[in-house]
Amino acid sequence: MHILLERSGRDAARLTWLESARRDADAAPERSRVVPLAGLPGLVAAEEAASERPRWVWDDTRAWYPALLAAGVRVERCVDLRLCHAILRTSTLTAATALATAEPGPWDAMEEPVVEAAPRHTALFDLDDAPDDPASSATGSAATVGAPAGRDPRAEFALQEDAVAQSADPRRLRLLLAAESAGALIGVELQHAGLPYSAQRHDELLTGLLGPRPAYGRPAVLEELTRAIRDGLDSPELNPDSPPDLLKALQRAGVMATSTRSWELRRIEHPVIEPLLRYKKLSRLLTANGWTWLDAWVHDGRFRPDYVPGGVVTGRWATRGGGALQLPKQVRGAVVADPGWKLVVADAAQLEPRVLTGLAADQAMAAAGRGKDLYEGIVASGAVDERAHAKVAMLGAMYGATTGESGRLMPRLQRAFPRAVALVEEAARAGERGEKVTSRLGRSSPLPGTGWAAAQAAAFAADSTAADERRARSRARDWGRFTRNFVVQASAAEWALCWMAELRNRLTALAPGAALTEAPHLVYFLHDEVIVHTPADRAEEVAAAVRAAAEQAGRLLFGAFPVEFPVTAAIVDSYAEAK
DNA sequence: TTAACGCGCGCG
DNA sequence: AAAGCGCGCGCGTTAA
Repeated sequence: MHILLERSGRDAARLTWLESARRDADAAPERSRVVPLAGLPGLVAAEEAASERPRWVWDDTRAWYPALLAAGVRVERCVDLRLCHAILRTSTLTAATALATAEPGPWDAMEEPVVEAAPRHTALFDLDDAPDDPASSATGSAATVGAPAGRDPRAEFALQEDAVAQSADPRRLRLLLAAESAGALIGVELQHAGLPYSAQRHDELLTGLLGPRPAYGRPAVLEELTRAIRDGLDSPELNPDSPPDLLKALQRAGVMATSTRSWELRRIEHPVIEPLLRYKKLSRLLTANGWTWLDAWVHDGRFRPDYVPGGVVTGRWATRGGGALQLPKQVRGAVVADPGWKLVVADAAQLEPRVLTGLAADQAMAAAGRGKDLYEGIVASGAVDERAHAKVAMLGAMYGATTGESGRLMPRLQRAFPRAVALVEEAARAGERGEKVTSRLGRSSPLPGTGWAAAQAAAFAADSTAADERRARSRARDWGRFTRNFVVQASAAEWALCWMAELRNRLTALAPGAALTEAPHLVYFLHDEVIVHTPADRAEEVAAAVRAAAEQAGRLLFGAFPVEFPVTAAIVDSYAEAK
């Protein structure tokens, strides 16, 4: 059963019970009901308590779900029309459908509304964003909440259902849309719950490394290092934060660096290098995750980043503000479970090469990854002679490395695993021709921009120069590396979505009816890694659920093909304790 | 004064 | 060792 949820005027919502996706002219009229927004959570909760939970159809999970969660109401399933539209619009599997061939419309231009972190999200629904409020649509900021003129969710849902039904592979697309929508729910739930985070530990950590928080200026340790750098380079005024100035000072002192990148400086022998590298490391910590970051992002013992599901072309998530996907290893000791609770930190081992194994149905590579570390398995197969080589060769194959050690190892990898290598090579060739490539479940890459096509055209023109042709070839190869990686990264993102959605269901089943944050719940997601916050006595069950969900995700994507997806699941008090 | 851009580095 | 994919962010610099 689907229930469509849309705004009705300024402070009400309309629920429509959908008997079928299509709306036939001769069918009975659909039952619908208008309720004030204030009464919506109660109504949704009542539907969720029914024996058959509905699938809520709405324009945008980020516009509806935060307020429901704030009112203590969880939703099991939904259709996020905005996210699903984006997939169906560009997928090669739906290319011939009405949805994909239509002129660009209001569903193509939607931006994600900004979701305020839960504790400060006081209003149940943001009335200022009501569709008939001309002021809000004029600003263009968060005016996409609700259903602005031109966006008809009922019609869009029918169009999407048609597109899936007429697609080249309805089963896979249906799975992808369900997973994407589940991801949208999870993203909001992650922000609602927040990552357990000790501001005190973070402060202690900073103080230990940088010195006490200064009222203004650099902390003591950075101040000392600045002095050491200035002395070492005989440049008393130097600002070490200015790369051009730093580079000039280095060269004046006889250090022949061509940039100020750490990895380049590391190879140079000079007394100033050691304090300089230490300065860079600590300065990065201060600016990215220092006290300012702590004040802005950690409240009431929780770090609540704004997750953006589907925020990356490949289907990976992005975050907005807080840099949640770049939480440095340095500060992970501040991620600590509540008293009596544990963190289950789970990580899918060598996810991308295993996904490639499934995509290519490469039996040899599946065998290499069975029951052990995939890279060790590649060594055991005799293709290369040490783990580091196996890893660098695999990464090179998936990223398109041509030079260096990785490039040199490619032929050996190709001999041992011809199917896997052929799959990424074919994806690269397609990109070089300017074609789309498509993930396991049906997400397709964008087409290259107009500049790309212009460059190719210039190379084929009658009066083309050698430079034109070089440029075109280079652009073509660049795009080929993107599409090569796209098939793997996008499919891995799908695996991760399925894993998380399965895990979410299993966690809910561990404590039926419990409020989100009173039972085991997801608190963090990082591409191939999740953290569950759980009462200590349920931690073993959670770890088992994490593993079972991974197995299930593998079956959902690759059916009976015997590629394994082992996950490590560490039960710890602090994130830093996990590997 | 603000906006756009490049650099450098954190994560996968 | 530092190439080959995808990001976000803060800073300094430069253009407008």
